[in-house]
Amino acid sequence: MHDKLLQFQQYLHRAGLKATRQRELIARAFFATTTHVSAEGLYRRVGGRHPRIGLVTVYRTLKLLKDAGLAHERQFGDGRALFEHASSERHHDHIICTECGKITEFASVEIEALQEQVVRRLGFHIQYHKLELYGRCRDCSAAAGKGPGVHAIGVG
Amino acid sequence: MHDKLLQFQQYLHRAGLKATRQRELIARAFFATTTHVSAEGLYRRVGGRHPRIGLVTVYRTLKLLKDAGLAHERQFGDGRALFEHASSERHHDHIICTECGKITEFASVEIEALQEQVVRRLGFHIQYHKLELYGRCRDCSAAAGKGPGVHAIGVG
DNA sequence: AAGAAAGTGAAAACGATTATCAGTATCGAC
DNA sequence: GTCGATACTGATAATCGTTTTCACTTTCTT
Ligand SMILES: [Mn+2]
Ligand SMILES: [Mn+2]
Ligand SMILES: [Zn+2]
Ligand SMILES: [Zn+2]
Repeated sequence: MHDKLLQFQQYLHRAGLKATRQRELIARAFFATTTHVSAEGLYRRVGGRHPRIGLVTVYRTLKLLKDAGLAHERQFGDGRALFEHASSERHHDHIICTECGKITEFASVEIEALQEQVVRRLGFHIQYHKLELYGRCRDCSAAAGKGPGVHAIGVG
Repeated sequence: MHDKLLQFQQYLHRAGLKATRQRELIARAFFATTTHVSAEGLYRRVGGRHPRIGLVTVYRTLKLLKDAGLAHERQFGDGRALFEHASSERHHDHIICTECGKITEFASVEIEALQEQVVRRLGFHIQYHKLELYGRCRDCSAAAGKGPGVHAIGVG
């Protein structure tokens, strides 16, 4: 639980940055998430806290968390970034329900291997990739044709 | 060459829309491209033409081209949309050079088949997907360590 | 305690895209 | 061809997520 916060603070120290109350609160809120969260969503989660934390500081802290290697930023289709924990998690890709917005994670070593092959064949030296599948989840498929989906659209 | 323009105009007619000079010029410029082009890039290509065509109209016409099934919109990481021809082209994915921005296309039936498997296993009903590989292209790998890349960053 | 350096948040700036709106072009009916 | 309903255009303003600016505050080392 607290080791990630510690890691973050150690990163700050190493980089000559300061461990402020705001950063701790934001980092705690981030580490407490289990899903993909937007800057705005995280902002709302820390909203009730003591110092009136600004959305700007949430953005800045999320960037620091990325720099520290503790957060990943994802760009799904809808124009806003979503963030998720990075440390100690292995690589995965995502399936997004076009109806309810639900995000499901998966990993396929076979797909990754094939990607490597393709890339090598084309003379590229791969650094990272992004694989997103879009479709209807089981729930939304079942509810198809029965009016708009039952789940919320927003994610975080 | 001209059959795509014809298809577009037929679409406009079918949809009760009008075939304006601007739309024709923009569509011609679009069909003349061979790469992935941004709205701004297409705007520059039609810029010298007779009616002072506005960027807004380029955006609107690109949307119509999509509706007509003649253009695909791609969202790579950098916040702006790129457009490419759709008609008569089969599905493909992209490798983007992180150094020079060069975009290379590829297709892998094996990868697509595996994606299908994964999705089915998770109870999703797939609609479309996005696979982007990022890395250094051959040229940029060769030039590595010899200062900034030689190619332009911009695409269109 | 004191000062250098970094951090904060309100507000403004940004960049790509979309909406508004008053004036203009298109096109089918005549 | 003319006419008129309807769609279209482009300048401008608005949006939206994110970043910058900047005057003031906090941290942290000595
Ligand atoms: Mn994830
Ligand atoms: Mn392409
Ligand atoms: Zn769903
Ligand atoms: Zn390159």
